[in-house]
Amino acid sequence: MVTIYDVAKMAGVSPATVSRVFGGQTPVAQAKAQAVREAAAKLEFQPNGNARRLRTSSSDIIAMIVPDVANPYFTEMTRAVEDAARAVGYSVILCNTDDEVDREQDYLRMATREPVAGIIIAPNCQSRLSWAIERRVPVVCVDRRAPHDTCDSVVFDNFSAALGATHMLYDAGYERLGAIIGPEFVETSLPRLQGWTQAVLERTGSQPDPALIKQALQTSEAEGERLALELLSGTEPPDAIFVGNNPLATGALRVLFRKELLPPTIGLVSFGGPPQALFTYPGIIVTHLPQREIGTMAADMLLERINGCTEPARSIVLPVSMNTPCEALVVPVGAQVA
Amino acid sequence: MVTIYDVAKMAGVSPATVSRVFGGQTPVAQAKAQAVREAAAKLEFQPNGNARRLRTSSSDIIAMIVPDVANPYFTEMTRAVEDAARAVGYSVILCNTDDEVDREQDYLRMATREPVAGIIIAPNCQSRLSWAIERRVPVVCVDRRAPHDTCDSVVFDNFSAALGATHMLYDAGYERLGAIIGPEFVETSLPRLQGWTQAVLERTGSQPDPALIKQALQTSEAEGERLALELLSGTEPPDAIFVGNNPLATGALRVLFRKELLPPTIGLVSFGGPPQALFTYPGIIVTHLPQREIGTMAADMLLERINGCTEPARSIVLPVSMNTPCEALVVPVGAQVA
DNA sequence: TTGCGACGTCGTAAATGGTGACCATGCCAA
DNA sequence: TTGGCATGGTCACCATTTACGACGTCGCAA
Repeated sequence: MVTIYDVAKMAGVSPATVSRVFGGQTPVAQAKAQAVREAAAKLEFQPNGNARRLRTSSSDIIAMIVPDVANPYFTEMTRAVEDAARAVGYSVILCNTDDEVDREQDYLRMATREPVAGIIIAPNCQSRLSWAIERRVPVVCVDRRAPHDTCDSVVFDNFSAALGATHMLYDAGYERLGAIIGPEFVETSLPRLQGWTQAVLERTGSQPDPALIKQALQTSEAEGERLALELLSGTEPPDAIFVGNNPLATGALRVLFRKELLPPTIGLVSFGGPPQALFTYPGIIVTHLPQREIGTMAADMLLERINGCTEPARSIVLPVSMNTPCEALVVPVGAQVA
Repeated sequence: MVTIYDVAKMAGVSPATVSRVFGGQTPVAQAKAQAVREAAAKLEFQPNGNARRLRTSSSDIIAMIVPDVANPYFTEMTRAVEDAARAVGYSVILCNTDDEVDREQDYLRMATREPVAGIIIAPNCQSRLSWAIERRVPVVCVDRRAPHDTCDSVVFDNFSAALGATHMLYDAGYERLGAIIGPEFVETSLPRLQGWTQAVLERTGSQPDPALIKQALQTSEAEGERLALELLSGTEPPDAIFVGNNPLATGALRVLFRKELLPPTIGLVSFGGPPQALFTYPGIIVTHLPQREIGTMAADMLLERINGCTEPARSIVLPVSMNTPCEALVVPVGAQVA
């Protein structure tokens, strides 16, 4: 391994000068700086990140803690964070929790041990972010707010988005709407349910039938299947379903498919959708959520904190654009199940 | 920051003993170990990763360098790598290159500077992996082989998969097949074209019309649109198109959509597909590629290298399962464009 | 001309937190 | 007594940053 000592020797200066040339704080005479740079280039010197970080007790790594990168919603957000981080020389460590609190805790511990410069996390309601916060590691929450608003967060207006999407189902002609919503421990589940409820209220004039509301115990395709089956096997099944997130919607679609009840036979809202969705259609409504914007904004806010911003916790609520609110995968009745 | 010295003082032992309790190599007497653990717990001590890594010049970070995590093919692969890494206490740094060699070089430099324990990379043909290899950082290539087979790689059989998928288009009744293939600098483009060519040869008895083959200059949806337009505006346009990768296929679909030539009017193979694809249908064929398996296997191989394996470079070619070779998004003609 | 302070530059050495080779101690069995 | 082993302390080391001080030069005033 080639160190600053090797470079210093070749350039005929002290190691401190080499450090100064690369650190760039204190001034170095032109000639010496040039000699150092030439020597470094010749030796293909790369400063050792561990030594540098140990000495300065700083870091240029951001931990991105999400339930699952394979969920396109979080994939895009992660990509946006990485773009913003790279632009200022930071790297991103990827952490998948599957919404398990223990995994999340492990990652938070890792983040302080590593240590990282900051954390972007989609927490759930049982998260204990205090571990990181007490250790003065900046934290920004995305998609969901921090349990007690103890740190910055970037979310969008779930209530309004759910309200709007549900109205679209009514606009498409459906009348008896069911809802499959995310688990209790995910903060966004409630406002989405409330948005749906409000729309039902506005359109039917009465409270929704409780039999038409199913809350998931976890976020998975299997759970989506289970709840869709429950909904459809009721005595008065719905003619359209609002599904509170991506994986649940995929599971629900699978059930509709098997039962040959595909949209537009039964309407479906998938709240948050894969970027591969290309087409509008009244049958499946895939809402367009501001994942990228959340990621970019969260990264910017985190970098501000890393650079010493000490404002009290900020909470950003992004609007959901309703002019292109939906895109849809369109599936004809009767196609074969894979 | 609480250090081993603090713990040592509280536990009444030397710092070395604290280190040993956590390192776990040399034995420590029960009583002392207990005291150390209690002190550490009370102080909420976390060993400083930078100091540890500096001293041992080891690392527990893997760099995952892919063109774009937002491409579902690489998303799933990345998730698989993270799962395998986490299982043995490693973390994954995420790097998106957009297939730009400069970005890739930056990341490779970062990987040696950081330094990371190993690299998993989807290289392109201009990649200079030697930078890492010369510095003895283990590298495993995924999806594509290393330019000169200088390191381990995990790929799948692109020729056979393309051959099989193309046959499926003929089986579905299409007769004049076009091809949109990935850029020259991506190693998989050629075997996929060859598989397609071979299938055309087998089914028509003659070489394909060169006018029906379009090679992309980059991997993007816009490029897919451009080439699909070119193909369809020829004098004898194809009645089905084989598209060599995900983003190109999405672009091509968009064009078919605008022209109201959606499958099954015109057939389409999307080579590698979003996991959200649920349904089979002869119109759009989305091949099922072993992304997860590639990720898992690459992580395992990399960990072997990190643990000192010195076998010559190995190249794994995974089979593509042809019993469930295809899944499809199904899109009826005439739906609205988003 | 000389003296002196300011300034720009650069080297020395002391951290930074943890590891591990080496060594000292004490105990037990041969 | 001696040899071996389990245990645990000391200290050098990892690569870098940075406080501190030294050195040379220059300008300005005495």
